[in-house]
Amino acid sequence: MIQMLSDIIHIALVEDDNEIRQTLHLIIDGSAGFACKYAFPDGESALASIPNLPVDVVLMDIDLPGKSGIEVTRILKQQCKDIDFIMLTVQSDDDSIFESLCAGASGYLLKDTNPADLLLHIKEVFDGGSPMSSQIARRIINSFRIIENPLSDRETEVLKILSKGFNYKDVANQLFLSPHTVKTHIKNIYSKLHVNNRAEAIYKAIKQKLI
Amino acid sequence: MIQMLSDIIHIALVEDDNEIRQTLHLIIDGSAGFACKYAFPDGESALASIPNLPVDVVLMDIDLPGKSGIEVTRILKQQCKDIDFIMLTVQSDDDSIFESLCAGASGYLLKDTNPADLLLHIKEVFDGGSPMSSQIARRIINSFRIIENPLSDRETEVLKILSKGFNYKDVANQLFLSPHTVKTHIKNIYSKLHVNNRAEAIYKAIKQKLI
DNA sequence: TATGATATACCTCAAACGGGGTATATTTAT
DNA sequence: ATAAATATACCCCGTTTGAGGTATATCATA
Repeated sequence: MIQMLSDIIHIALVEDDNEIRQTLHLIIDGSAGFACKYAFPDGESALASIPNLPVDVVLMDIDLPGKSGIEVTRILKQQCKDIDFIMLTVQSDDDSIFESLCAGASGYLLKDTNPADLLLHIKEVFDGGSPMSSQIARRIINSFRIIENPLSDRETEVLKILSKGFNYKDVANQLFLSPHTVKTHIKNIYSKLHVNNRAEAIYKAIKQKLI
Repeated sequence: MIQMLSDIIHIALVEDDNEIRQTLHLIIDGSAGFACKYAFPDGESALASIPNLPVDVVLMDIDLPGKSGIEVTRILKQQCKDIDFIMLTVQSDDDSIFESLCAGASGYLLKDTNPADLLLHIKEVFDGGSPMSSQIARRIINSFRIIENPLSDRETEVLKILSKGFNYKDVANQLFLSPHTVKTHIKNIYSKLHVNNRAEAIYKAIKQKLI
């Protein structure tokens, strides 16, 4: 026996800009097949409420006061695996995109998306798709293409030594390099792994069996 | 065809104190069954020479000028897997012992060990044993006994968050703690894992499946 | 009822780190 | 042959970290 699914998609908004939030609220809730009964101006209130709400899709701004939309998405997605998240933002830098997807976002749209397309994209996500503008898609492909070890041999070598607790200078001594060179390698490692510190780099590298 | 093994144990010393070094040198080299032809006052000279010498056992002081005896042992052991290392020191703190063993030492003796016993212990190491005074042995047992997770729940929680790349303040915010408290937890984590930085803590914790 | 482990919180200070650059030579690939 | 990736090296600067302390409250357990 298959459970009857509602033909209305229930949406929640998380957006700190009052005007944008209210506009989206009205547009979505006024459209046939869509219901938008919940809108939050910040991550904290969203975190407190959304787990208890009958919501299918969340539109999440990244630039929120307090916790970022990415963080909020990460936390909510852990609790609410059935909710789909669409990031709705002006930022389109690689790291924001990558982090959003890692946090559990299913779609990533720029705020200049027009309302008709936005509704279309919400439907796409609800149906299991992952809508994103073409320039975003391109960046994502570029990010994910490198699922294999993106690190060069030298970088891998450096990271292995770092993971044993050695610092810049130790690595430089062990590899007979200038500390400056080691620093450059480390910066490149962080960039390639989409992290910005040693702890996360090592964590990711081990999890992905790079070291 | 089994190769004939020399019945003389070849020993090298690394010890910065001239008196102790010369005394040991004479005692060991003057004993039947033992040859001590090499003695180094510092780690650097030992590192340069020992890999090219026919040595069975190295007696290593921990308190050396420049590289510590532990460091020297770590480097040498990587190159010379067949050489046995005995740490000979006045230090008997947990960390020195633990680190020495991790670095590849096979024995750990206090400097007040009398010459006859010392020779006995060298023979023990050569025969595959691991000599150490009883108080040292006790500490080692205490160190190794805790192969299970030595971290408290709270500490594990902190370390998990750290491994995701968050810093003190982030952890404090996520756990609703003071940053000072988080710092204390981190210091305790390092102490328990016998490391002194985040990178190695995360590496060890993952390898030991603590996080 | 102590004693140890845990969790909490604060202080200082030097060393290490991360991000922002620039630059050149070499190797790889197209 | 020329563009891209890699490896090397240097600069500045603000933030974070690690190490050294001290201190209190709680909880378990011996």
